[in-house]
Amino acid sequence: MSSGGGGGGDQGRHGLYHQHGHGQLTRYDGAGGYELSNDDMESFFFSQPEGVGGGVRADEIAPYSSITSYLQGFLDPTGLARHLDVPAKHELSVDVRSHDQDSQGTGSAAGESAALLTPNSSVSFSSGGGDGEGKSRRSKKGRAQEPDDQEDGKDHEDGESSKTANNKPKKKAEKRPRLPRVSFLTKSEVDHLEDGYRWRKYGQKAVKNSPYPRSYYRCTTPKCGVKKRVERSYQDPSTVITTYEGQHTHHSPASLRGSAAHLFMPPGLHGLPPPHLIPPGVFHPELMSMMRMPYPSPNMHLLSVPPPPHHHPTSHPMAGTLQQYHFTDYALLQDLSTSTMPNNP
DNA sequence: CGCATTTGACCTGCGC
DNA sequence: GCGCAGGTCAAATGCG
Repeated sequence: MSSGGGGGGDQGRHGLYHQHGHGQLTRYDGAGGYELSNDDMESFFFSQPEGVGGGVRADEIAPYSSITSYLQGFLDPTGLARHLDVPAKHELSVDVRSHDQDSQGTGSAAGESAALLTPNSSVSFSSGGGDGEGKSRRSKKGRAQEPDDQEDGKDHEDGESSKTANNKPKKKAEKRPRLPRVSFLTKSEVDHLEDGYRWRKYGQKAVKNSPYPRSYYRCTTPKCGVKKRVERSYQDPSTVITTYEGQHTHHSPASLRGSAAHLFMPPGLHGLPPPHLIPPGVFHPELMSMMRMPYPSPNMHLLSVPPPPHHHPTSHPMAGTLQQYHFTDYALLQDLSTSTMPNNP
């Protein structure tokens, strides 16, 4: 219960949120302005449709000729950073509003901008170490000497430096670079959305100031250190915030079998459906597959394609029109259908 | 029996 | 230095 009483206030804050390097969340209010917050991840928040249909054609999209190009960059951290024009971590000249990135930002400042995020959802990702990545803290008293069990490519790294079997002298484990993160806001009844991958829950924590707990999942595929956090927005209980960290090193088990995708595709359709069959703002399996994001569930609604990262947000050519990106744009979909999956063997 | 989830303890970073 | 909160571990438990 205790429905976080999101109060109408925030619900009205539709629009796209674009979060990126260096703990800054920029809320694209469609007017060319961004609000900053902190966090180190790329986020795309899909909000409610307001007047679906806008209808911006692909060729009108400035820096990105297609959604595919955008996604490619999105999937590739390097490319992403390039698009952001920020080495995955550094200032970006955005139009900061009143309360610009207050000081170090870590901390509670986030809430404000990230309207839908849980109070501290972003705090945790703060300062580098964030990637958690096993962080080789194995030296817990009881679990101490783990025979270096799984070396799924994540726990090692600074291993020698900080682990030190049972204790301390961990020499200043230098902060390792974070893995790319992407968070999505989705309207869903269920917390854990099926996304075609297999996850194992390894923890759950209560989030301060939020009645909803945050769950931690890890991809069960060996050597794939992708993790994701799932939490429900305290402001809008109907919104689930899923944050992915890292990139899968394998294909989605579901996509290989085509099981998940077909659930959202009209029978008989194997490719992309013609535009008139795609309702505005509907998730497209292939798109989600490309993004390696959760497949949509019937009660989810994707409203717009996230705004392509731009070098100068303040003068974003698409200012005020971002909400018009929809999957109904056949040009985009078609482009997607001909593109190839990254890492496709 | 094997795997996934639950859950309390522990570790770490950060703010005060 | 202390306390808080986020994140992770791993034993216990549940389920197919």
